Amino acid sequence: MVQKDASTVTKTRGRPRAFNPVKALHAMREVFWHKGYAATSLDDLCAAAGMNRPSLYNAFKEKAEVFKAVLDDYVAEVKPLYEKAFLAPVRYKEALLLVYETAFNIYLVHTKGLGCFMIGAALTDSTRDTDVAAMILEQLRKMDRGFLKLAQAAERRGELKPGVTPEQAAILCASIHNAISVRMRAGETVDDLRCYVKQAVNIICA
Amino acid sequence: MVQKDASTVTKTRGRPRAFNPVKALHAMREVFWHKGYAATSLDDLCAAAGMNRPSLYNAFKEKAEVFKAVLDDYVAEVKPLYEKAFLAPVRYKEALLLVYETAFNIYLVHTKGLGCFMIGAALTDSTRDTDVAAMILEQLRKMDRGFLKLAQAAERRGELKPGVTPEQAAILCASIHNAISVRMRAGETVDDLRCYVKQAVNIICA
DNA sequence: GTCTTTTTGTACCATACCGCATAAAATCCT
DNA sequence: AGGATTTTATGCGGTATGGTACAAAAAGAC
Repeated sequence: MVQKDASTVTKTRGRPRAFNPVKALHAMREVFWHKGYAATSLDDLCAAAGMNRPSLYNAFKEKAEVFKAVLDDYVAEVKPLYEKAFLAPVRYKEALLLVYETAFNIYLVHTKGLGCFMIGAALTDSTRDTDVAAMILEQLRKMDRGFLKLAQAAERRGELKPGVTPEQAAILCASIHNAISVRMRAGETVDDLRCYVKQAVNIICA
Repeated sequence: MVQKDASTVTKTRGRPRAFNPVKALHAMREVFWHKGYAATSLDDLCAAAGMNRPSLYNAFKEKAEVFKAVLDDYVAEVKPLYEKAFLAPVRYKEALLLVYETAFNIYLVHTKGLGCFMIGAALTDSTRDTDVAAMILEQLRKMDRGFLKLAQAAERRGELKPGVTPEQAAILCASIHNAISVRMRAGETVDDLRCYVKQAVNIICA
């Protein structure tokens, strides 16, 4: 399904696919991101991906599977971006601002702030599909752990405000991350959110 | 539209309504809350409200209007609950925990955690209807102001941790509030979220 | 009682949508 | 070249959906 990799292509037998699986997933992601799962029809997806329904049914088997594939693809694309920010060799404060700037970049889709794909488009449907709920929760936990490790490193370097534990700092950071996603989709501007972030960061580091 | 009040009923002329407008709104709210706007059909709404489509079209004129009415009703119902918590004559820390406990109570629909109606069900559709986006943003701002006033009062009473400004405290509180809504819908348990909240609160008050 | 007003209930329409059946097209294998 | 295999393209069919028309019903006004 969806063909593993373009580089390790194993001389398939039948007619070659006319669409690029990666491009198709990205195009469908945008539709889901804008309209949400339920409001997106298969025709919307086909039009965006530049393929027709039988092809879509051949690659994925149903709408729910497309959505999960899109979600997986989103996570796979976003993960290294966050990791890069988390592992940047800068001070705690700068690292945090870098993480949030990464988020802003991801959340801006064609200059329109749509927030995190999971929170803006998938969260509503977590009640319909337990897989979706599990995927969201897993990613939230991963971000939580990322923020925690960052805070622990900061504590070792003495960059945490006295009286603030790494656990507390991590919770604050993760909450801010959730909040900016919500607010960006609701229409808050990036500039306003940057101020928001700066204020919050100042609580936990000097 | 939707008849002002059952108590101030002004002897209407035609055939009386067979449904209770308030009960209907609440029933429809739950459907929207569970399934989201797009996944909810007019038949779903009619079934929940115990009315048929022409009656629904008579009361509201279209699906989008029903949703806005439900959103208004939700806000109207929730507002005094939060206000009560915000105005409770207790210390800052207890007041905050009270606000979050209020949120937990609201977010639990039939023992199922659905999070805030606006974030869980309406946020996705803020891209479809600018009115919805505006309503969400307005409510977010109101909560922000509530948290800010609470923090300012706490500062005057010396209940804020030294070095933390009321603005910073308010941002943290509001973010936590957003985050628990997201996480509750994603499946996090209330118990886990209570710990989450406690940790966060300890950052800004002793 | 009769008229007016408003809601109700049934039925209907046009459209959108999902899913698939079928045949043609494009490639590989021998 | 011929057969095998997989994808593409067109299009069909059943259903769900949003929205409405129309007549009957239930109340007040006179």
